[in-house]
Amino acid sequence: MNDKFPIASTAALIAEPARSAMLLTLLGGRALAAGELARAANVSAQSASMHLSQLLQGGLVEVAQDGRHRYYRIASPEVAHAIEALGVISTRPRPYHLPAKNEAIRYARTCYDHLAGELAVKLTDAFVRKRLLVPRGERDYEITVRGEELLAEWRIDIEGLRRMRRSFAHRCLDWTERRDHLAGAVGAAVCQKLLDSRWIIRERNSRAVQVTSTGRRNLEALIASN
Amino acid sequence: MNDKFPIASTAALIAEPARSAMLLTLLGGRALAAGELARAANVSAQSASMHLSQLLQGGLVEVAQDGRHRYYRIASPEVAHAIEALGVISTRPRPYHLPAKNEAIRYARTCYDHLAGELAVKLTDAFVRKRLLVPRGERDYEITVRGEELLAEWRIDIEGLRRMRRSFAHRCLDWTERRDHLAGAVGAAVCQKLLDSRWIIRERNSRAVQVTSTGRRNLEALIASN
DNA sequence: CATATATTTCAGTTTTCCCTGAAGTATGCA
DNA sequence: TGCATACTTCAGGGAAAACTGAAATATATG
Repeated sequence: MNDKFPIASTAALIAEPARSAMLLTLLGGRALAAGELARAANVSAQSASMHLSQLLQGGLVEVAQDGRHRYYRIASPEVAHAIEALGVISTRPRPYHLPAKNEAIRYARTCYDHLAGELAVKLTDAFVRKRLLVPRGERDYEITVRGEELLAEWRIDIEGLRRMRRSFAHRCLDWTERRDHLAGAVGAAVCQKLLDSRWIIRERNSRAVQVTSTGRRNLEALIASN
Repeated sequence: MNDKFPIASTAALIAEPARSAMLLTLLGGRALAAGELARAANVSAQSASMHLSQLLQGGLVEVAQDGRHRYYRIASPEVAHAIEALGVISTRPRPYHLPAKNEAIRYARTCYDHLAGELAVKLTDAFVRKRLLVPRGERDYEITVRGEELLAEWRIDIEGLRRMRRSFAHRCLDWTERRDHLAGAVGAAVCQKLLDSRWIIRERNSRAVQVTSTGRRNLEALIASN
C-alpha cells in the first residue's frame, strides 16, 4: 500500500465491498469471529481472512483470540465515526420508498454502541419534547434534572458516565433518517438498558435489532406525548 | 460502480491517490481549475479530467464553469468532514520528527474553511486560557462575553453567525496535533478575518498558509498569556 | 478567422488486486 | 493420537480500472 497517501490507503480498505460489509456488520458493536464475518460479507473463508488481515494491518479492526476462534471488532470510536461520516455522504436522499428488505434495519439498529434508525430518532425526539434532554450547541445534548431522574430509575450511573473520557451525550446524524439521535456514553448506556431489559434484542449477524412486545409497550408509553 | 454498497463506492473515490490528492488540495477551501488540480495531483490533464468527472458523479465535488476554465470545489461540509474523519484514523501517531518538507503545512493550514495545524491549536488554547472561549460538552465551544467583545472588535457579526444553519462553534480534531481547534461558523469567520487583515496568506495550490510579519506580531500578542 | 489554451472523450495497453483451489497451522475433542 | 474445525498462507488466473497518446470540443485572443 501507498504510505505516502495514508488517507487513500484507509479509503481503499473501506472501498472493497466485502470489507465494507464486514465493517458495517462490526458497527453493530459486537466482536465477531472470522467465519461469521465471512458469511456476513458473503465471501469464502480465505478471502475473508485476507481482507481481515488487511483491515487489521490498517488499524481499522482489532482481534482477540479465543481458542480456535479469532474475534474481530472495530478498533476505536474514531474508526466507527469515520465510517459513519462516509455513510452520511454516501446515502442519497430517500427516493420514494425503499425495498421492504431494509425496513427492519431502517427501523431500529445499533450504531457502534448506541441505538440508531427511526426508533432512535423517535425516542430522542420524545426525550427532547419531554425536556429530559436539551440540545446544546450543534453537537451535544444536555441532560436535564428530569432526564437524570429517568436514568436513575433505569439504574444508569450518571456520574460514572460523566467521568468517562469519551463524549457524554452527543448527537449522531442518522444515515437513513437524516436526523440527529442520542449517542455518546449516555446513548450507549440507554442502548444497554434496552438490551438488558429485553425491550430490544439483537438479530444474529446484523446491525438490526428487534423490538419485543414488552419493549413495544414500554417504548410506546415513553414516546407517547404526555 | 456498485450501487449496492454506497459506502464502498464513496470510499473507492477517495481511495485513488490522485483523487485523494485533489480532494485534500480542495480542502484548502478554494475552488480550483481542472488544470491546477491535475498539477496538484501530479497527473496528466486527461487523467485529472476523468478523476474529476468521477468525483462529480459521486457528489464529492461541485463544478462551476467560467470561460474555458472549470472550477471544482468540495460539495459540502459533510464531505469535508468525512475526509477529515478518515484523516484522523489514517495518520499514525508521530514517530520522532517529520521531514522538514511538511513543516509549513503542519504549522498552519486551512481545514475546509477554518484554520488548522499547530497555530490553530495554539490560538484556540489561548482563547480558552483567556476565557474568550469555553469548551462545552465534548464537541462544541461556547463564546463568552469577553470572546464576543473580541469578535465585535474584529467586525465579525456574531448574531449573523448564530442564525446560520451550520454549526456555530464546534471543535475539530487536528490530524497533525491530535488536539482540538476552533471550527464551525466562528472558526470560519476568524480564519477570514486573519486572511482579510493579511495576518496570514494562502500559499498557491496548497492548504498551507504563511504567517506575515504583521500577523506574527499580532498573533504572538494574542497568544501571549496575560 | 486562425491559432492557442483548457478541458474532455476515446481506444488500447498495462497494472493492480480480488477470487479460487490447495496446502499449512493451530486448537478442540474423542 | 487421530480427526474435525477454524483460520491463514500461497500461487496462479482473470477482471476492473488507471494511464497514455491521439483526437475532439469549446473558449479566449490576436
